[in-house]
Amino acid sequence: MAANSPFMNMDNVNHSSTVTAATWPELQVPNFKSFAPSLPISQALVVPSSSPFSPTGTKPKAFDFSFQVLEQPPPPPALPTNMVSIEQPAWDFSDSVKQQPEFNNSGAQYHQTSQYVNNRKVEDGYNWRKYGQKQVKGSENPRSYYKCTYPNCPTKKKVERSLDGQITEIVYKGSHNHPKPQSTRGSIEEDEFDQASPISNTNGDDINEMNLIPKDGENENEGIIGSGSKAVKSRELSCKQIVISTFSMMVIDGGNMGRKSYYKCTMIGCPVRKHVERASHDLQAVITTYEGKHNHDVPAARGSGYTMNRPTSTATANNVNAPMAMPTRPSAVQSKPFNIIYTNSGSTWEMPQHNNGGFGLSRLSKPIGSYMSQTQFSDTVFAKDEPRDDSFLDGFLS
DNA sequence: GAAATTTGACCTCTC
DNA sequence: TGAGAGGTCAAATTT
Ligand SMILES: [Zn+2]
Repeated sequence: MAANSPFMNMDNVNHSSTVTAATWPELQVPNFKSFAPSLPISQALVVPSSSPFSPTGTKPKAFDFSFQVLEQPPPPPALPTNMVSIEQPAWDFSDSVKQQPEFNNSGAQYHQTSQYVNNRKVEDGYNWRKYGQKQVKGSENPRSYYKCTYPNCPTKKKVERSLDGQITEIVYKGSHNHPKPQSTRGSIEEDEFDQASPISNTNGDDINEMNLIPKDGENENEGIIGSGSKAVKSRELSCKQIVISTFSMMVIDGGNMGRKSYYKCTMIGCPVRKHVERASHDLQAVITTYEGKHNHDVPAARGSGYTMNRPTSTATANNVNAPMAMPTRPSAVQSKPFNIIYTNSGSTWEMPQHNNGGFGLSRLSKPIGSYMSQTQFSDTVFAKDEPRDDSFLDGFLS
């Protein structure tokens, strides 16, 4: 079909965003019509930010990586723009990482908290048309596929909803090649979303209009990180480009923010790093950004990983087929995670929504570091990054 | 009647 | 090479 090509191309042209959503308890996600579920932001869902699990297939792998907080380097300087795209140096995520599920650390990942304002769902401002639905293995949640209805716009998104209709994950793929359509619904959606979404810069410009186009069209944009029973991604990213969305400015506004915790995988030679900060739009939410990709296998659980948090019997209802993929899926608990991962070609942006509940993470009372140590959904050990992380980051941002 | 959704079939990719 | 899974198509159905 003709319609096919344009969408196929988008992989190389646009960025794809993956949003691992959480479920919104009371906000029944309506059946999307023209407007697919955008990025609702529920407030309180605390979830392991990126819990890349790969329940799929014959080898379910839980690969969340735990981190260890050591110190807190000063946050990188705010940038004039929200995003910066740069060539990625040379993380080698080749074969050694193959077994690792789809956790694409490549590139920057952004976590965003979805939010509801006054119980109203926050839309992303675009119109979507559903073109398919599939039952994903390892998850009882059906996945719906949406395309942007704008002519020739290659943007798509996948939405997974739990049985009770709550969105558990949203994955954006591609970027819009047009401005947001005029809203006729009179909702607060777009505006709200703009504010909350890292996809928009301070000028209100759509992220899509920014320089997110990869320099080489070879990159597959997918990289996804599921927050729930499902895992993530499926194809290795050859990311040669990293797109960094700097929330620095927004973070600064946050009052007691401005503090980020930097972590790096303690596995020798592993380039993966991540930094955690509070979301600007939701001080209670935590934004975790991963950089790099683990080049090693998931170390043996330390006894506090998923297994421990894994809900038993009932909670498991969600993942009958994916035992390993049970990062204590929030759905099993009360609140569910809502991770938003924007993946550009060659880069993945993960935006997990952290809320209270679930992992017992206290958004308010616990510093980011605590969040990490408490969650421990990963088996990979991370140590707080050293000071030079700043330069590391600066490198990206400059 | 038009547009959107549903849903089974088909295609592609990975293991 | 074949099986399984994810993604997409497109006819049928619904709104
Ligand atoms: Zn679009």
